[in-house]
Amino acid sequence: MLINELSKKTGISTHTIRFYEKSGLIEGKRDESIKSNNYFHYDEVTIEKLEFISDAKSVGFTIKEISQIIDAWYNSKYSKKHKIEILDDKLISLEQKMKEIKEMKKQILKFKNDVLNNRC
Amino acid sequence: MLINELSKKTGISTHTIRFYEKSGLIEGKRDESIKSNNYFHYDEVTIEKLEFISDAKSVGFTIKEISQIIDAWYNSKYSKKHKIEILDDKLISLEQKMKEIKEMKKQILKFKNDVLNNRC
DNA sequence: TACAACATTAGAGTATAGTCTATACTTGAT
DNA sequence: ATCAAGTATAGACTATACTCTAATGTTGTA
Repeated sequence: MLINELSKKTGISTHTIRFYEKSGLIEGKRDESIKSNNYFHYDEVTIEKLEFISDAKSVGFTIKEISQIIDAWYNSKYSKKHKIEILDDKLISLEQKMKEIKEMKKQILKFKNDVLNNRC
Repeated sequence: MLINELSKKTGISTHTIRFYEKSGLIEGKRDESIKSNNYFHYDEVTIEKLEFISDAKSVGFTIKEISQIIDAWYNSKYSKKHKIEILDDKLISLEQKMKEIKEMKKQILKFKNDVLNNRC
């Protein structure tokens, strides 16, 4: 599929898709049999990746981190050991985020309690 | 205390403290009895606020959101009802973040499993 | 064949959250 | 009195992650 279809299927703008492509997160392929244009073609895996990127962004991962995860999954250049290292690293960081959110929840509940009891 | 001491006690640079002050997150007071300078003085509450800002930033709250929370706590201009609304809104957003992190954890565990089983 | 709709690239512009520099004044120790 | 260290303000600069514009080429339908 071409970029417009990809955009419609994922809800991500063509601008942003091109930005992700430049950033190395996704990769379209040019059809060598067609010489008249140089349009990029995208497959189903790219849809998967874009959906993953959206989810990963909302948990606070940066483009660099997302790039690492995608490479640990889809890229054959990395050794098995290296891939597991990257993924374990991200799991640890997710545990950390979870802890911080729980603490923040406690803190805001305390604020709320203080407001309810007119202590501020 | 003056900005340098505040910086040392919180580990936040004086530049960033001034940036937070401009952004309305914290507020120093000038000592009216001293006319020779216009140095800002900070109290213990400012330390509390800066510590809260650091924590809130790491869970992904923006400066605007943090500003709202701080105002819901320390600012007397808001009605009790409004304060509770703001805090409840942030609690909901924390619950949402929590869910997203759990989903991402599952996803990465799946990736890890695929790597371990040579499925990619 | 005309032309709207889609494709590409390079590069400019925006928002957020700092981070740093320049300039100038104040304070405290020697 | 001097001078390093601290303080204030304005504004420039940076990084991240987009978002948009301009210029130009391609495709498909009337």
